[in-house]
Amino acid sequence: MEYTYDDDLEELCPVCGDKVSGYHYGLLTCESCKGFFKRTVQNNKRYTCAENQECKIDKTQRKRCPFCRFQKCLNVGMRLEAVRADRMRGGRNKFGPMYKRDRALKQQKKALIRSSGFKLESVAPPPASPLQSDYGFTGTLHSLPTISKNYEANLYGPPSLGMAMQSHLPLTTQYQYTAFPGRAIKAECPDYTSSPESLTGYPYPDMYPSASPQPPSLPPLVLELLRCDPDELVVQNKIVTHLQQEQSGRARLDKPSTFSLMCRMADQTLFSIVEWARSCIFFKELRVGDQMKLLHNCWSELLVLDHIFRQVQHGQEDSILLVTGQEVELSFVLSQTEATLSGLVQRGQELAARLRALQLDRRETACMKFLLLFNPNVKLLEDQALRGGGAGAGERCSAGVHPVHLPSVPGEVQPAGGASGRSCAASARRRRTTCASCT
DNA sequence: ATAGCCTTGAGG
DNA sequence: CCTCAAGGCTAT
Repeated sequence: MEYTYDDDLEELCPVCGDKVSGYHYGLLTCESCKGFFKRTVQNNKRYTCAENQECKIDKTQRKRCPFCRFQKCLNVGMRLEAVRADRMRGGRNKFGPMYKRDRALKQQKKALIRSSGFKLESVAPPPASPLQSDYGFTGTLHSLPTISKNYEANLYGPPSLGMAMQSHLPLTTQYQYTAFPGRAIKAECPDYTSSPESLTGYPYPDMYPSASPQPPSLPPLVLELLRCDPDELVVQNKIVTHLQQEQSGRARLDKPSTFSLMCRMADQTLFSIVEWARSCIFFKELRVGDQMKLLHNCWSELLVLDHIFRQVQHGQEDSILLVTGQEVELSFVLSQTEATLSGLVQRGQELAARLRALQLDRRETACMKFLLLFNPNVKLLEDQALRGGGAGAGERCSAGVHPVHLPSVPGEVQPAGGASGRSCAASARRRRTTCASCT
């Protein structure tokens, strides 16, 4: 078992697991992957994979398949636009503030863990060094046997199972997403929501035909949905913090059962879902009564989707990633639960595996959440104007480029170039909402 | 081609 | 000034 108590530079490269040498092209990576990414982009290299385009990339094998290595670079969030087209040296780029925020966030997390993480355990003081930390105690009856390498994943007890030293893509890359709301969702969709100039004027429009075809532009509504979608790490932080505070408010020996812990996690996840809904386009314009009705109808489905999508991102079929960042072995979960729940958990894993095979991504999940929220089967909504009729759908803002869609009418999906020329201000007044792109 | 080390230079 | 992420250089 290996623990990295992340002092910034002790972190591992999300691409190959080598030692990180600093921020490069959007995130902390090692020197070699930095160089590799630079060479690839600068020299417009095209690679092919001799296998199945799913080669494992680690420190020892990273040279074997440049195709998969570059794919992974893009997947973890390395930014093409950080490679300078003019090759100017030195100075700073637009990512500077983002790196700073990320450092601050990491620092904050560390402080948080130091200040409260260890209070949960009466036995272990903060370790002097990673390898000296004592995780040998086993007195925590209710600890989850997590297998995450993340420090904060051990809030409620020591990990007791071996861990796979695979790169932990969702966790190690999420942090940058706050700064890049339109992060690399799929390799072929590097940045949908950043400023248009980051897409245009950049000399790599048709670089990677097999791996990264130029994407069609996303409808404004989808962009808006992505914008509303909370950053996973922020949610994770919030929930972890809450659970820690809750726990530190209890008697030292009063440890919650695993089941009760999971329930509290679900509670907090639900809070974050409600928070998301309340900030969601259209939804936030609704009367509270209608909001309640819609949420009442879909909260459990949203919880399930949240869980499933996390597993899709997690990418491990034999373990489950919790909202807190903890990774729990599937076998443990199944051994601890009775048949019905075990069955549900397994069904969830199967579904996640299928969606993974379909390469379900964040955009699609954001759309699904939205569709679940605005279930047209919810009856007796008060606000019929926002409930929508077919006629006004697809109106455009005055710029003529932002179709405004309402989600609640089945079969209403409009092509991006709708015919109506009504201004978004007018439609906004009528609907008591605004054009997503104009806001 | 790779990867470790070097140089550069805007911004703090 | 210093920092540190860019690009450059070069032995392997």
